[in-house]
Amino acid sequence: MPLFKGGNKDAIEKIMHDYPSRYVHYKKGDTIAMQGYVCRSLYILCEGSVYAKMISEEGKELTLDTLSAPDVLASSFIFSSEGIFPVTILANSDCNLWIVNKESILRIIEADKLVLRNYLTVISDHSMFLSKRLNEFALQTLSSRIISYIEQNGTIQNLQEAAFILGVARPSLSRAILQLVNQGVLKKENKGYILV
Amino acid sequence: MPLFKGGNKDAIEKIMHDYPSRYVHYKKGDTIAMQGYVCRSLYILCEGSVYAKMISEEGKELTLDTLSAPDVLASSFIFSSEGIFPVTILANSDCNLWIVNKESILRIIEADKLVLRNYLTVISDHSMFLSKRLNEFALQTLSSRIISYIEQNGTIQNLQEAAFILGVARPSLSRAILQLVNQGVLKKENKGYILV
DNA sequence: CATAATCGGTAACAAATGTTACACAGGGAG
DNA sequence: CTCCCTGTGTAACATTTGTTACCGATTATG
Repeated sequence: MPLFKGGNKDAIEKIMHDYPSRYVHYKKGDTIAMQGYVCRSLYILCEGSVYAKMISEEGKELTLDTLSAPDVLASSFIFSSEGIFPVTILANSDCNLWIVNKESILRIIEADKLVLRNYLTVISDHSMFLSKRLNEFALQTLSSRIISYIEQNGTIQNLQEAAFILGVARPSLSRAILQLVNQGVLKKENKGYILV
Repeated sequence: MPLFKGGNKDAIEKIMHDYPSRYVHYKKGDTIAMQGYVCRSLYILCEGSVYAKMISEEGKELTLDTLSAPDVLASSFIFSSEGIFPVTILANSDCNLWIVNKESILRIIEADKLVLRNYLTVISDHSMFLSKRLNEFALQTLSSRIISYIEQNGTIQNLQEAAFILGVARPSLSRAILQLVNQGVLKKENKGYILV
């Protein structure tokens, strides 16, 4: 678990025992947290993978991110002034989460300087991730976003899923990919597309 | 200064004296930090106001945010794994900044639990801000974004500036505003537009 | 094997936004 | 006052993306 890397194991376990926390199992497709609801705990993903989805008032939706164990969810939601989930978190597979009260996390990072540094890195990387996504959506063309996507994932295998992540309609994505193939930027390989 | 609110003044001042930091003046229009460059320090805005601008590879740009003293800049950039400015920061007016080394900030938040909590709130609120902006760009129509803008600022006075913040071309903004006025959602008042 | 379900390709059209260009109004500087 | 600068309104057209619909391929399922 990167968050606790280098931390004092005994001290962390003691705090975990002294303060409320729970270990929860979710089945594939379950809703782990709902956009708009209060966030009081840190969600430590121990097994499985989840994805975060954002929905607008008009009902349009976007898959923000997919996270796999070991990772930490809601690190920046619990300490924000509002304390509200800006996304809905869904189980991508069966998974196990350790749900830890905000106060417990505070005790741990107050007590352990290494965990504090790790936590600051986790929360800051989350900000940087959002900055990059914002850059993509606000400033880049669909073609650029497709290329970024493939650079990150190596390939586009599932067009529908990618369309959700890229925030466009599937036929629009299909059309844009066709153009990139014609331009010689992408090529088809097996069931997916890769950079030439 | 919200960051140090409730903190132990003497302890903070001692650390500030013991560790490197500098107090810098910038003139209106000066570049305070450049997108893509390494970020090693926290920028505490003591006087004046600044704005953060994001530029894509194609040269398209977007004004992300305007911040006024007292506030903190780059709170989440210094602790990220990359440690790179995702935006360019420019002086919106003459301003004074206190530039504090990353290590100094770490000492302070390690030493003072209240400042630690404040810092977590600052950094988390920045994440939430980015989430909202992302929601706007990825999911909302221009009309919705215009209304959000007016709800936040009370009015649109400067169409050019607003076009940069909303990430659209000025004539597009002008046209969209005209439609909202015709729909009875907005009305002209003095030099600007407000919600009806 | 037959069938249904899912996914991808594509076409036609609609809607939104960008681009370019030009005219006009107001304010400041000479 | 006149000139220049900045910001605005707006029109015409180009480009991008959304929407809807239909077809074909593959795969799971009985």
